[in-house]
Amino acid sequence: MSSRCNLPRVTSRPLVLDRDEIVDAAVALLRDEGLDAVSMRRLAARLGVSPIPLYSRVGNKEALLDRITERLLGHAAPDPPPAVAWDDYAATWAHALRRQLREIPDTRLLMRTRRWAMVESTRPLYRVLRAAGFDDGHAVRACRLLMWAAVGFVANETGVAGAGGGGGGPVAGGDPSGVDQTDADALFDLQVRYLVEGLVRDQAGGGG
Amino acid sequence: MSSRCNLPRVTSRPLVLDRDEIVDAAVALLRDEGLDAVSMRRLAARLGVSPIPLYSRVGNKEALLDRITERLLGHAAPDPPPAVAWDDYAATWAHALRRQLREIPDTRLLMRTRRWAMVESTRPLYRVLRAAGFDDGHAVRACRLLMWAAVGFVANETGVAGAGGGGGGPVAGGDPSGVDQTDADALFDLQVRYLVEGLVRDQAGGGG
DNA sequence: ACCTGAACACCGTTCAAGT
DNA sequence: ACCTGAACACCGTTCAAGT
Repeated sequence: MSSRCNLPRVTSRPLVLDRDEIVDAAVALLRDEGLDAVSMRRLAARLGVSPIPLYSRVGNKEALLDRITERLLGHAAPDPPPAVAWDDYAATWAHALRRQLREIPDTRLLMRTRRWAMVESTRPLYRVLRAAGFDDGHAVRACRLLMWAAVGFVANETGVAGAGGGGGGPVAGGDPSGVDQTDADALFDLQVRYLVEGLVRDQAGGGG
Repeated sequence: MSSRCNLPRVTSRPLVLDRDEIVDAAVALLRDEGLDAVSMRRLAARLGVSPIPLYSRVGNKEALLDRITERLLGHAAPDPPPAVAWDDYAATWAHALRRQLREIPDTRLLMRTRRWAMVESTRPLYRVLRAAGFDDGHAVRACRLLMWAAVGFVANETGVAGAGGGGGGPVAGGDPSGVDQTDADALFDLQVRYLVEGLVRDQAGGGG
């Protein structure tokens, strides 16, 4: 900005490693070898450095996992449409959110999705609802309802990534009718429809 | 069973430590010091033994966590009522499930709740629905809907147990309206009502 | 048979150096 | 300033002993 020199500076930065590259590598490691393989040491080795730079760039393993989740969710909010019925858009938004959440390769990462992801990806829905006449409180409520439903649904439909087995003793029961892809899709669609229909009725009934 | 000797056997068992006691101690450790403190070594130390007996009794850390979750959920299915309207019972059941899930001290444990917890605690609801005229498919669907909604909701309303901080960089946003207890209760109630109302309408509309 | 000490192969994190 | 080797205090898990 304030530099007037346009000659290429030969800064010889000590490392060609900024935070985004670290998170990139972490996501790659996650995809390649699973969440349990994502350790500070392994990530450092993969980047050809000691663990120290990771700590100075991202702070912490906890922070690293937050950045990974952030990256996987993407800032890509579903999409701001020109003029749709709010209830149609609500359903579309919920399905888009589910699609996005399913990209996360390990359910455990979903658990660090709550607050800030809410704020970020909820915005277009919030705006549509406000434009449709919802007051702030009801719009926030509707966003939470749909957001939490999607997170809960994905958390439950996705298999546990951690190795598996379960070991120990007899696990009882047997849930013979496994939920396949089609079942899950239909069930999510049903859930969203129920919620949106409820919102429609409440809005018609007075609140809004 | 087949032994005819009723004299007290002086078996001198090598250890007074069965699997339930181990899980008891693990739950206590979890409550006292949090999930991150639940390690095989620490648990063994707390029990005054080497880690080996834990491995022979519960098999694995993964298995230990499953047993802990199992214990915390309890087999206590909400309650089988004499004669209620199925929709009232469905709401009651969902609230009871939420109450039970909230007892789990760490959200991460919720993620190992899915399949078998489903089978176990869903049964009374399933029976009531069948008695009310739902066929198997619709009853299972309704159970899943409410179960998943509850899990998702609790996963989101409960704070992350892991230390916190989040470290790293600026986390953007700010979600000014924090969800307090009353908000969460009202929101869950709303969600359950929407879902149950949806089920009611679908049943009336033909399916059942 | 069932326990223990000791070990293996890892962790997250931080130190005193090095350049 | 920013990196590294080395260390600290842990892990999960399993081994060859012990009784």
